[in-house]
Amino acid sequence: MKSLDIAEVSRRSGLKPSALRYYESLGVIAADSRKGLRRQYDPSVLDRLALIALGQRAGFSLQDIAATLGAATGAEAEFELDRQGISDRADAVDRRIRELTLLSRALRHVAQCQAPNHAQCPKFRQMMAEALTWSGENRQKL
Amino acid sequence: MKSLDIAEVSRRSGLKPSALRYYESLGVIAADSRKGLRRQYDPSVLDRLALIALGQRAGFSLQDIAATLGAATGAEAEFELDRQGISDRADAVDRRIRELTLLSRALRHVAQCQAPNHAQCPKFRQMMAEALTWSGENRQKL
DNA sequence: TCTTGACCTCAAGCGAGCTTCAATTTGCAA
DNA sequence: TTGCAAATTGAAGCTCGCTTGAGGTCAAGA
Repeated sequence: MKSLDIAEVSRRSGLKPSALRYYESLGVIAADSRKGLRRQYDPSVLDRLALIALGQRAGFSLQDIAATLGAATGAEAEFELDRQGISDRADAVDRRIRELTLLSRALRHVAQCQAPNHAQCPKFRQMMAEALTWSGENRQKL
Repeated sequence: MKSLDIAEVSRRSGLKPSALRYYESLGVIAADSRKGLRRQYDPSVLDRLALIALGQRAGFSLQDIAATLGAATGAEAEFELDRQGISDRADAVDRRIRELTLLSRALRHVAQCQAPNHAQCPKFRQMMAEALTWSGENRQKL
């Protein structure tokens, strides 16, 4: 089982070494061991990083991710993940999708509507109301 | 034409006065006039603020918004908006929606898959690849 | 007229997610 | 064994979107 040095992990993940160290400081990843001072990573860290990127793109903070991904043991890739938490997150993503769908329609309308003043266009007003009500109600997460 | 003071705009928009002043410093809104030192707003600023909130929820920065919404004149609500820009934004939102859709599916899979190690699950690997390729290609905006 | 409280400005601070810098240590090739 | 490229640490800096605080001004009601 070859371990990877930080440069290799950086190269393969596309993250700068500084970011990897930052992640470690937050407990979202961990080095397997050290060779002298230098971090040695288990290859599984790459999967974990992919999962982290996934979470970030989904709009979750590194703190959130650390929590739902479980402690960074650095050990043999045994993610003990919080399934309930993750599916709650998926629900949040779905809500976000619905919101963005409304927003997209509103934007397209604004781009195309010829009303001299948008504020007056009833169609726009209604979409706006929907979209904003929405984000008001779902201010909690995402 | 009654003009509104900052407290009124704050009350009606839900934004703190400090936020309104901050917006003004970025040129995203403008006060109509001053009564002494105090800002007086045309009621149309509320529509503009709603539009701004819309843009923010869609994921655009205040800079972006200032640009596509046009200069804040403070005048009689004649938004001169960049229609092409806005429809580009809508495209970006749509791409984001497609990405989030993949992410949601990936998250739900992770939450439910019983493979001892996610990294090994082929279904997951594939979704991951899709999702990440995606965000890689669309790193530009949103 | 005086008082008061809302408003003003400018500067600094905050949290997230990193990067950069400076000073130091060290693994590895020659 | 030497020497250097690359790693380490800790602190500070940066962008975004605001908030907070200090110190000052002023419109309006008693």
